[in-house]
Amino acid sequence: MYCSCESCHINNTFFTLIQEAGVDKFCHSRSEIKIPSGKTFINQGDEIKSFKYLKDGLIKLHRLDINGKDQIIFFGRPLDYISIQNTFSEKTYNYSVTAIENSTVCIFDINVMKDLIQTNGKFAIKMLEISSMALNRIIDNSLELISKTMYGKVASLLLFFSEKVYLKDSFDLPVSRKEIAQYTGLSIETVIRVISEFRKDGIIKVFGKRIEIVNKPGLISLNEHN
Amino acid sequence: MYCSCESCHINNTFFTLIQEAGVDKFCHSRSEIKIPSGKTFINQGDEIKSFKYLKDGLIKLHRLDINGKDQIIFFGRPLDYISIQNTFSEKTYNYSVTAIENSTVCIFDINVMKDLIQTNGKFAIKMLEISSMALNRIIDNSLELISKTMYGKVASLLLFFSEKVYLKDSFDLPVSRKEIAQYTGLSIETVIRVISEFRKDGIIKVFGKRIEIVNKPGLISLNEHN
DNA sequence: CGCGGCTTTGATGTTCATCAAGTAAAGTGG
DNA sequence: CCACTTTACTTGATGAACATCAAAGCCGCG
Repeated sequence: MYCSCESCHINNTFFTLIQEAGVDKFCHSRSEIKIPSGKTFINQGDEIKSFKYLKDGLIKLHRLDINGKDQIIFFGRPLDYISIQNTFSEKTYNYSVTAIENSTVCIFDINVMKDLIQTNGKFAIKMLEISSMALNRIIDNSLELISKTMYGKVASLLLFFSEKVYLKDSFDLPVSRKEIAQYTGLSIETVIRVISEFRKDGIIKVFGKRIEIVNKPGLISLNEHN
Repeated sequence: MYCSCESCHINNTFFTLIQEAGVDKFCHSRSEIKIPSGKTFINQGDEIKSFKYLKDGLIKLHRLDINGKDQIIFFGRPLDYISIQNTFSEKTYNYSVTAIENSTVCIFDINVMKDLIQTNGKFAIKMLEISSMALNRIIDNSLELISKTMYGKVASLLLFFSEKVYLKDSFDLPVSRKEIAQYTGLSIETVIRVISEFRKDGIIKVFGKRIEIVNKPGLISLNEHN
């Protein structure tokens, strides 16, 4: 199996910290899979056997709540460490992961990973940094969603896709109205009405899945003050 | 400075993983402070110079949002690692920490801590476990607060104090109605009305700060289905 | 073609925030 | 110690934010 790590844009994070012998072992335990959009590749309850990160694409982490309703925890972009949440504290996943765009996932043997953390101090610190950042992001999301109105919640997610995922003002929304509802905690109808209001107010243009942000300052203002 | 680590109930977590030479260095960098209830001992924006954990007492992590409103992130119990969130990813705290009961905080030099992580593999894994658990807890809280009605939110917090903090059905509420509002995202008046309804419905008894859970199954049911 | 899922809109009712006003409790200065 | 201010708590009235129910159009798919 050829190790194509050099071509991976996550090089900086991982491989600058691993020296000769380590790289061999690490690369040998590595594999890569393509996940088509819509496919759930980790199921809530699955045993954790590997450490995964998203090389390319877009995913959602989601979970069934006590009443059987599916809730979206967050959307993962490239460089997000899909497994970080409980790779080190649980034996099974307590959430599912589904691709919402065609994605590429890198997979490492969990024991090789743990071994590396134990023997490479800098690598261990790096992993803690990554874990801390994930925690910060969840906290930000959580406080944001609890304090905002429906306008702020939807504005926030549109800005996330525009500024953090596609880096454009015009993009195809990778999620359904239902998924926006599952993420924001709003009802589907409310999400539709908000999007519709944004459209009527000239904040955005909508053509099915296609979103074009026309008045970005307006959207940012809605995000910050609603 | 005498190292009284043996008497600390967190021994298991930390010191079983550190061998001779390490303990000396670690203990030498350790200190302990008493924090009176109500005192803010970490301010949003402060430089992170040490690693702290709560030995005894009760604290709240909180943050000012963009509009100047104080939001409570979570309540920390003994053994919670106050600093975990961003000790390893940020230079300054992005939240404040305030004691809501008389508390004892253990303080370690951050560099000694990082050194220990780099040189002691098992310790590094342990820290990652702790970080993962913190992340899981925040995710649980977040999903809970976004999907519940006012009844479920307040019920959930009452049960937290009863089952996770005081281990009794009768206890003095360590937070004001305002703080419950800041944590749940509800208005103060709504919090009061919910507590008042619980009282009228015979779920709890209220004498000022004193709460007595009378109908626990009822409260649990409210927590799960509202 | 017809079925199921996604989307949209309207009508209606519930959940919740805001405003106003008042009481209790707790600190502050004389 | 008492008057004084401030802060916490409480209740009611009102309106805004949001969910739910119902109905209909759209679209992909077997």
